[in-house]
Amino acid sequence: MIRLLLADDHPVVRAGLRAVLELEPDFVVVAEEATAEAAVVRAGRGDVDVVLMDLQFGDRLDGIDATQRIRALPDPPRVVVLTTYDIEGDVLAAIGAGAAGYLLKDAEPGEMARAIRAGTGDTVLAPRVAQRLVRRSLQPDTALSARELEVLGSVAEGLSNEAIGRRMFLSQATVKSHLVHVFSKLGVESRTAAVAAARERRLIR
Amino acid sequence: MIRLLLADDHPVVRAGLRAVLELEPDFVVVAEEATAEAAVVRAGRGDVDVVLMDLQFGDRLDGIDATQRIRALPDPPRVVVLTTYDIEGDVLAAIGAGAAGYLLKDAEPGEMARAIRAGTGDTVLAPRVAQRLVRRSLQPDTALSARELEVLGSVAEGLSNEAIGRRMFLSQATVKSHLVHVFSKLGVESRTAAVAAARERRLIR
DNA sequence: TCTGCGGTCAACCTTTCGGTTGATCGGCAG
DNA sequence: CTGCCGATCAACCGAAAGGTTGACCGCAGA
Repeated sequence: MIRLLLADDHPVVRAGLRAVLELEPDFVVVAEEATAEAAVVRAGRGDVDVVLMDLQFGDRLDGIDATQRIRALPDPPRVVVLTTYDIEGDVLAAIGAGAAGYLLKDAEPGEMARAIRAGTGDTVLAPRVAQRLVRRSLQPDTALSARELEVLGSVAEGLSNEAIGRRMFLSQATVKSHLVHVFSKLGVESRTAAVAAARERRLIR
Repeated sequence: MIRLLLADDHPVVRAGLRAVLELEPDFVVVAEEATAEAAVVRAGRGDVDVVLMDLQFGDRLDGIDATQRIRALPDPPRVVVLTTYDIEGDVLAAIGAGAAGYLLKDAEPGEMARAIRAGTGDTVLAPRVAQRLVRRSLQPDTALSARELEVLGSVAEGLSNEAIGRRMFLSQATVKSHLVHVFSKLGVESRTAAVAAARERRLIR
């Protein structure tokens, strides 16, 4: 019998998870929490095997932090992250925080149940998430360097090349140089298009 | 008895909606659909009073279009939009498409039920959504016009002024004119900064 | 009726951005 | 050791974007 804790700020999602997961004979939902803070506390009571953790509570990304704190508990439950978006940065952060799996909310119930059961050893990624990570690691030519991503992030905040240069202690020439590479890798020809493309490819939020 | 159609691409959300709504004695869920297209077809069968319509199917915003097409049916059901974000552009688009209400997924079940029942006359907005709209309408100097929002949306997609002009059948002069007003209202001085500011204020996605 | 405002467009000018070439430097793999 | 690559910067040019002024239309409200 696998004892589950649901951590999500949406009542509808909690009800849906409970409904689909309790169809599995070996699953039992022992608690629901609507905040990351409450989920950490509840997970510490020791009667939970797996926490299903949303990443976004309200408009904050508290799920990563909560995952980290749950994994720091003595004899901690496993944490399976269950979120809407397969943002590359979020996946890496979740794994770094000690998550045992990364599922997407649009998954079929059967797939979810399988991932929750399987997550004893290695990290379990939703097929779509894993596929994207693998595909990108096979295409180093289109992968942005850390520096390029950093510049692009500042562009997405609306900064000018000159302002980015000041922030990063670079000349405008260097900023432009990075951006030209970014444009080429993303197949676009303007900063706004680069931001749109990067967001679509879930390189930035 | 109010007959409901659930249109959402997430199995978990559909199960959750069914679970919380069927607690109401006068509600009955007659169908669930996972695509906007299927929802339009199903709504045409004439045995549905209210469609609960998500805006995002996969990564597309098909919900607006589906709402419009459902409202164009003979003797159409009411459509209540049920989505995760209170993006101002989405709210206006939904109302423009003929939605009878705009609810947020993090709403309490009771509030949802009330809004679904009430939506016979005027449009019903979730309290948080309505509050934001009212607050903004009290500040007419910072409110973007529909046309300005439209242009800004194209900017966020990465289009150039010339491309926006072609798309909207305008001259670049007009596009620039709209953008200058947008910059002034948002307090920024570049298109990328305008996109960033508008996203932060939830004017666009 | 007149006024104001949103929407449309034109002409003009300045600044920024995009694109190219070329160069230096440091680290790392072969 | 040598070559490659990422990061850094400079100078230059054309194109796009930003900013201003001014104009016209239509419509809703004073």
